[in-house]
Amino acid sequence: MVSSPTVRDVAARAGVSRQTVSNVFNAPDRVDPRTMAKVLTAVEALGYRPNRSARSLKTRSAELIGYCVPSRPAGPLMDTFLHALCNAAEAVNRHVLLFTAGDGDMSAYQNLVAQQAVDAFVLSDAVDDDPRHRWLTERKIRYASFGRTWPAHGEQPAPWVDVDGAAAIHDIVTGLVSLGHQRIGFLGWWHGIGAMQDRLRGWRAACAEHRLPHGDPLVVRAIADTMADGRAAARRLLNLADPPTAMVAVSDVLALGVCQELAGRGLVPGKDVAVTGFDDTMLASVVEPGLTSVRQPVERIAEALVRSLVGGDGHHDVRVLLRGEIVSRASAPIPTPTARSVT
Amino acid sequence: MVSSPTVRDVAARAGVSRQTVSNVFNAPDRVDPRTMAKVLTAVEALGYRPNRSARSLKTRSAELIGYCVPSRPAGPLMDTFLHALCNAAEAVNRHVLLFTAGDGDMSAYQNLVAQQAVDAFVLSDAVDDDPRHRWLTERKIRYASFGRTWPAHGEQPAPWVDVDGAAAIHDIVTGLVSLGHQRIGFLGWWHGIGAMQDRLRGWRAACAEHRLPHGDPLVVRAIADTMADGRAAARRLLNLADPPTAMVAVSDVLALGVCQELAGRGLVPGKDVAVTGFDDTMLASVVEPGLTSVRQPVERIAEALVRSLVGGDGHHDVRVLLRGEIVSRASAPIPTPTARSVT
DNA sequence: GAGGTATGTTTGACCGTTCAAACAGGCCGC
DNA sequence: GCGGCCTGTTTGAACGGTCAAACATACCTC
Repeated sequence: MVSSPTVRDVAARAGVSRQTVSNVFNAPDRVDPRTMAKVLTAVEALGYRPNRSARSLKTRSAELIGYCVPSRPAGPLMDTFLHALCNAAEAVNRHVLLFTAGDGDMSAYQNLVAQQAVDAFVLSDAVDDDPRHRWLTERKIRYASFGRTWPAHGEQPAPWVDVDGAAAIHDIVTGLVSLGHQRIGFLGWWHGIGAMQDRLRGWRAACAEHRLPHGDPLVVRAIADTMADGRAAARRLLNLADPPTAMVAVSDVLALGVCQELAGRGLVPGKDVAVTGFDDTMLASVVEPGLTSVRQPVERIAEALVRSLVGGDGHHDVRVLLRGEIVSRASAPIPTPTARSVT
Repeated sequence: MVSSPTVRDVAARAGVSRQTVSNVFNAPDRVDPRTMAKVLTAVEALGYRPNRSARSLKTRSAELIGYCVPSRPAGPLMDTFLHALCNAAEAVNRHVLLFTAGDGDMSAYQNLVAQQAVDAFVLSDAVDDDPRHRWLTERKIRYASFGRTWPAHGEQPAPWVDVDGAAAIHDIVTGLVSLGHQRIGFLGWWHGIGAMQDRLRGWRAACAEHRLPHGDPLVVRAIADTMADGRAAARRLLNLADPPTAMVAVSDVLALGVCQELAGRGLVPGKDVAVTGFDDTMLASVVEPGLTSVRQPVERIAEALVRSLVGGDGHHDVRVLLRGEIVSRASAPIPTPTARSVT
């Protein structure tokens, strides 16, 4: 691996000064077209690329965005999100730096900032009253979060990008109504991760709007996000005196549990009882007969996150709510209301 | 965000010179214990951390390892692998830089090297006669690969770490035999990704060893890695004149297809017909009644990869074969031969 | 033709660290 | 008491860029 050419090598070859070469990359409008051409051919010939460390040192920006890879559950859409995040970052000449951190331990964040190894962070899997948000905000460190943090008390300064779960579930309910359903159950989780509350709100609003029942017996909560708990929850709904004909689950895994319980009773999802999930994970496309779910627009999310981070330090206070896309499959063949997305 | 302290600030506070502070971090044995103590308290008081760009610039090493996040399928164990990779990297004071690249397009790799943004690459999802390996080898760029590349002709210089698929499948077959199975089918993919051939080899060897049939009719191949194709393949096996009582699938998804076909015929996996998968994805634990699968030891893999990259540029030619761990579940309750792992 | 402005290009200094070489002093042997 | 060696510590000089200001030209205006 021979040593790479430097800005001086290029300058010498093109018969200009160092700075002009630098300008070609950083202020192309300030350089004469003919000079530009000369420099570019020299760049091409030598295969020159500005040294990243040197540039970072002088400009005091690492051009890296830190992302802490979640340790435990690792939501199933993480890999597609990471891909989207990389793409978005590269579109603005940045890269993603991965790191790990113990639960609630911010020292890794601290180190990266102190070393000036990253310019900003992207968070995901925000939980209620997320301590990371507070920590970063207090220190005025740049970040953006995929997912709102739902504060315990009082509004919190929080730059976030999120999917409008309430609206997505609202649309699903409306779709189910158009299929003729009159009793629609909701399967949530026990402890209100904010996202769940949000989706529940969508269900309530839509049911109310269509004058459908939306009282307690139609809402069941799973302890954990597992098929077994989903199945148990479905059992409770199906055992009601007047059981629902459709079930809206807060995750694909829960929905799969529902399908299992239906199969156990000789019922067919989408025919006898409609079922929907959330996140459009591999599970949704893989299961028979295909599970209607909500796809999060990861590309747009990633773009919005990155955009909010690179914007010349103006508005630290971005709030972007995007619309999820309903992926209709046989488990609930609802008409898709041409998914739009709102910025 | 106030400007971070530099080596000079620490030096001034501790009453020593810049270089001594530097030595505390880079050559602790060359500094007097009492001086060391003074410097460390100053470091502590100021929260000093060496600036990464400056260090990289001088030492000509970015301390970053590049990993190209796969665009299309994104194998289901990628997220756990990434986590393990980060951990392993951080253990030696390195970090992982993520990037994307079009299929077969090496320009992203080229840029990162030219910019000196990374010191080395980690590859995954190696395919037969992988072009990335050749490209990197030709340019003497450091890398290590998760997964062997199976050369088209002739041995290839390839630093890899891999799981011994042949041995894992061999163990599974032996376990099935101990459960009394005498006819064991194999579900592979059509085009021999090397890993598949490897596993098939394990099946053949084990069957031969136990004097079981291992001829063509017992081997079926799916076009794609989908449940539908798995189901179709299972159908072919079950329709044989003398159908197998156990089926070894090359992936969890295919195995799930098998389960589906069994359910369709009123058969119970693990009771009427044994089924096993590979990779121990979420699918395996989520499906009823639980799918026996092979867990890849991602932590060890990641450690081995990183270790091979940071070793003071000695042996570029690492080959590490690790043993997979059989996770026994109800679909094939085979006795687990206390999973050992070999380095 | 002097002064002002716009356009391109160049020069010196500096970003924060580490390397290489110089330096100071204590201890040894002769 | 002088040269050699060992242990710590310090000083200058990079590493490869970019910023800020100086420097040329040319073009315009009065």
